[in-house]
Amino acid sequence: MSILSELSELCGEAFAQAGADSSVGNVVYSQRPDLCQFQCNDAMPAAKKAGKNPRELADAVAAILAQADEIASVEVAGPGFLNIKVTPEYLQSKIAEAANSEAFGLSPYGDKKVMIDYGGANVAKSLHVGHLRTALIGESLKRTYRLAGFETLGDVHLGDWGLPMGQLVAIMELEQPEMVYFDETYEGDYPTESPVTIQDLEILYPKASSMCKEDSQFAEKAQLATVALQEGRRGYRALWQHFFNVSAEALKETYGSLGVEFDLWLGEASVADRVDAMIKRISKTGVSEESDGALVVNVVQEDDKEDIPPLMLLNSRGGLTYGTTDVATIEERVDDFNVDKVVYIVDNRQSLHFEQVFRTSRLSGIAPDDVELIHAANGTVNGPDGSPLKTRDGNLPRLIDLVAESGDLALEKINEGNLAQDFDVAARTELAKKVGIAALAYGELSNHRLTNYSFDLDRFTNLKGQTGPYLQYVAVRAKSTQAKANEAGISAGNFKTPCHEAETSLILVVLKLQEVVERTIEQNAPNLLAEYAYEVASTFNQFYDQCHILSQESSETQQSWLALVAFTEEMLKQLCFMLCIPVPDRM
RNA sequence: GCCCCCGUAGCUCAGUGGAUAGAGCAGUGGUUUCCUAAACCAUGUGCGUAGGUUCGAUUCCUAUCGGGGGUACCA
Repeated sequence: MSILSELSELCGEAFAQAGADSSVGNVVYSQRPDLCQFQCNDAMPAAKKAGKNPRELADAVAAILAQADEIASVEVAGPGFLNIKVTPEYLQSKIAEAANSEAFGLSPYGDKKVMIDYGGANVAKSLHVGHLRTALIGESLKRTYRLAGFETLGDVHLGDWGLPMGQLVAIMELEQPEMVYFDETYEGDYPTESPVTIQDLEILYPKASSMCKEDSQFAEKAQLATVALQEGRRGYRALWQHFFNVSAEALKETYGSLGVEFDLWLGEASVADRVDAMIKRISKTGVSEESDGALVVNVVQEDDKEDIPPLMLLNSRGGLTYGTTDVATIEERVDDFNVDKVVYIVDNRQSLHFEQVFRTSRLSGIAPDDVELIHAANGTVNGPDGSPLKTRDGNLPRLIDLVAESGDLALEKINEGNLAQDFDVAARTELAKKVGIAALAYGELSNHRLTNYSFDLDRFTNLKGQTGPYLQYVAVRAKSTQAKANEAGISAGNFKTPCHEAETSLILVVLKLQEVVERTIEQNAPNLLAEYAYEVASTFNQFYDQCHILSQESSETQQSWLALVAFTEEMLKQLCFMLCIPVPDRM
């Protein structure tokens, strides 16, 4: 059990004995480390409720609590704050317990299954800076849920259906009408070789898209091609499959450069075959209706402040909208994947869309009440001037270029600082790549996901301060500390009672993991994890600075400290992993 | 018009209804016979504004100002 749970239990009993409600007594980490290690603020509200004097109640609780073996001291301060310090022996037992257990002593969440939808990538388009956010936040959350004991599934959920696909088909038909894919009388197999490369698609897509805006006749063709594709015209489907394959290959490479891997490469098209049945299912429940030639679901609720528009299942041409496929995807996730929770890592601008989709899923019974649907919205990535980040030519920077740029900049700074001098050129370049990824990952994940943060590679690649490279440095330092000690014939042993202030601080910090992971999951906010990783790293550095192992006289203390170093290193590596930061062997 | 998100130190950002609101950067000063100085230590007139709820509000509610976004046949 986590230290806070144990202390809260003790404190709750003390409140009960003092005649208050036993439901109070919640103990939290101290906000005043100068005064205490833990605090309980419940005396004030409990006294209010019971009509007692808060200080008197706090005094009574303190007197009882002080009897417990775990507690070193309890002081009452201010209007009734309970300031608690625990005994070194208790800390010793808790750190030993955590070190000897699986997953740092975390209590698992049971057998819940969560799906993280964090791709947002589209067929025929390369990833840009905005995808950096969803990729890193999603990957980070997936890894965190996994550590906490959830069964996790990460789905890239490609934008591979709908009008853009029709536009691509239409432009190819316009430019190369002789292709076999456009011959409606053709009944044989289609070529296995793709007629287009990803480079072709990246040129064709914007071309088709702008043609639709300028040429209404072509736009009409694209609409019709979209419907034909969705209705299953063979040649179109075969062509589409090539679009999908070449795109997925390119996307895997880019995501891979960040260490991001998906369990599922599904997309909007994956549910195409179940949409008809789903629409019938919704119609049967009576929540859908016809409106202006379209089939819609009215999702307005009584307590709405705004006029929320209905979700459109079918547009007036009989085409699907992305609302339809998103509802069908929920049906698939609930019925086929049996998920308990779906977390969407998608831009905040989609929040109305998800409100419509979630409401439709609830109204139609597609998503039962016990399945959680969460839109973990994220803000935009801005440039240094505060407006959305753009390249000089006005486009969004490509993700693959940013990764390369970050590595180059890291290399530059490593060279400037005369660091890693014993590395040969190739090894230093390899190191710089990892430093560059760490810089990007921490630069992204240290912001709250809703923040419209300012993207500044120069700041992210800073080798000093609260950055990804700092975390790598500390993890590597913890590792080499053990190696040096081992060389000197000292190895990790049993934890003894902490004897140094910096040691006590480090133990207190590493024991926070449970609460941090819980809060990260509750809020789907990896920045909490990022902040904690820095706290662990900087507290370790203070310990490293003040508790010199090799020159320590007591060999028991040496062994205990080394055990703490080993535990901290493991945790730092895990935290880095959850923050998508690769840890080099040395640096 | 209506709805959503954001306003915190010179800059970039954290912050769980609690005490004296924190980090990093930038600036200044200090620390190395010692496990990686990519480190450590010291150094601060700041919660957009006005009300309300509360024993207690940066946090919750209302209004208002400023910035961003959304508002059925794109995704």
